[in-house]
Amino acid sequence: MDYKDLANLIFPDINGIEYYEKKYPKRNLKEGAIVTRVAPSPTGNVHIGTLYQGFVAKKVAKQTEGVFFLRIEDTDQKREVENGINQIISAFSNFGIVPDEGMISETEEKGEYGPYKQSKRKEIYQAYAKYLIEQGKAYPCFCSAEEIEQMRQKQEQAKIRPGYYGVWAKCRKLSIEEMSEKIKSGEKYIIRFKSPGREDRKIKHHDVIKGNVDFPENDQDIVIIKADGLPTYHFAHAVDDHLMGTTHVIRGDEWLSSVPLHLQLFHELGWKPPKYVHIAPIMKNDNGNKRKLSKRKDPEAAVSYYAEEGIPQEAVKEYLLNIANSNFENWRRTNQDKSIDEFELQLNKMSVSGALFDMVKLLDVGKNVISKYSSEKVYEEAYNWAKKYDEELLELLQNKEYSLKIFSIERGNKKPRKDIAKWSDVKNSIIYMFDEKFFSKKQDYQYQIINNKEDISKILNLYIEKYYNQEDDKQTWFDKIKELSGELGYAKEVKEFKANPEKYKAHVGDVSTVLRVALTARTNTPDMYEIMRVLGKESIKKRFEIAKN
RNA sequence: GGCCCCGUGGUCAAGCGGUUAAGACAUCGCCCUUUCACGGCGGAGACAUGGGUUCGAUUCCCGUCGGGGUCACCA
Repeated sequence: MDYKDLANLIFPDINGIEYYEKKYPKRNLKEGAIVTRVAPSPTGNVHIGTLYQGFVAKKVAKQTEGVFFLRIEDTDQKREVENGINQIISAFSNFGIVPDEGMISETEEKGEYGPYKQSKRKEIYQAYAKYLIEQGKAYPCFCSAEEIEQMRQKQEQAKIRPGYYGVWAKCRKLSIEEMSEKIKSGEKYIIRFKSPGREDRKIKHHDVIKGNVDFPENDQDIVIIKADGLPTYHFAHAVDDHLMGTTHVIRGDEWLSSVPLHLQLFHELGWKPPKYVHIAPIMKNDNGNKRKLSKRKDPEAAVSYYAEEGIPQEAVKEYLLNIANSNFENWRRTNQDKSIDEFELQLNKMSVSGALFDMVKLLDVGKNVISKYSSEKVYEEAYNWAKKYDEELLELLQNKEYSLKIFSIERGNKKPRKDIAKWSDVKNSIIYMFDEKFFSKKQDYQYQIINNKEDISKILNLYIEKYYNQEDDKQTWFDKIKELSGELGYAKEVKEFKANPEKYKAHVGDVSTVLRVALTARTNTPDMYEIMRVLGKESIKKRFEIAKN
């Protein structure tokens, strides 16, 4: 009996690897084209880090006219979540990240290198496992979970490196006959890789981001096929990325330490390994300590959070790009109106250590992004957001024409307002402009310098009866407020007032404040001239009436 | 604990042996101004630490300290 017989005994009905090698030929791409992928597990709410990786992966593929695909890593059925694949797909597509190949729904996919769902690739992995067994490079292991656990405890007590290797790799030493005996008698087993590595030897590795990293060789006989017949991550990675023609494996740097294993797997399988691009995770400050953004503890770790808050996907992408390549900010400043697609991302310029997530900065990016939008675009985005997350806002936005007027206030000029950072800010910034909302609630008028009822009434009455004219241009409009101020004994110029404070009760600015507060019940608003024009005389009049009481 | 990675202002970060150590966000002050925002100007604020190497180290080497990752039939 030899290895070949053993392989046949374990995997009797499995194809030879030639079949797959032929089925998935090398990709025909232009020189330098990069093939990347994002390979999440369908375990529920998508993590911002996964989005980050996918975004980077898609961008570099696109930059080189390569391919970006989505592979679903569902080899751990225990962790699987219903509708997990759809969640991933929509999380990406909400950010405009659409794969060239891969899963496009829970069950459908596109592309020539599939299946793109690992649970559907079982026979493929088994074919390669069989191949390794034939070569004497893998073997069945009959150790039970309990035995392995006991072994680990022994190792820990003896303070030696834990794991299944060297003298501890019991089943490795079984003869082929012993193995087949056990199999035939129905003993349970899994398949382990027979590592040719030695811990006292070093390997050199060049990571695209981390640079040169030396490791001890891997000497662990890791599991490649689990009891359920599905592969472990390591084995699936090697098989899939080889067959799918991935040139650059972009993944979180928690994988860095398994590079020796992966390289070894590629080597023993006779394949050229891909380039590895280990991205530092996005971190969070937790009581002075850094830790990875956690889905359980940090709402902002979930991609869905950004949609809920109404942070524009463009802002999130720009922020991420900022973390990825810090020269993006400079590029953005000199290329104000260009699409981020035109920015060339360089993998080797990515930071080696994890950045702390900075919501303040993200929101600042959001402000800038939104400030460049037209009022139509603001309306449309706010409307779409409100449809899902804010009924009251949606109700306001039903009046499109009027909403558009509000959004046009101080927008479209060279110095646009920047007071909306996310769509959830919109309601508060416009609600007082709607009569039905404004009048339906008792407003709290915080008058400032001029705060006596009589003075206020005088100002409001005189203004609406004598001065206000909807047709006035801005200069005339303001000149009239000055005149009104003069008429009632207030200084017409602030400077004048400051020079002779004893001569006046207050100044034109204070008068304006009275108008502003009466009009909006706020002390801070956008340009009052524009507000009045949008509101119209009737509304102004009514607002004044209420404000007087 | 072993192995690996990292350490420039509060945060993100330029920097590749000689720099007044960029820039952005945040912060403070001033200006603009009828409020706020915008914008403009300015301020404060950093090379973790100890040894080397060198004429010269933020940059190179070693130690220390600090942070992170990893050591599964999870990915």
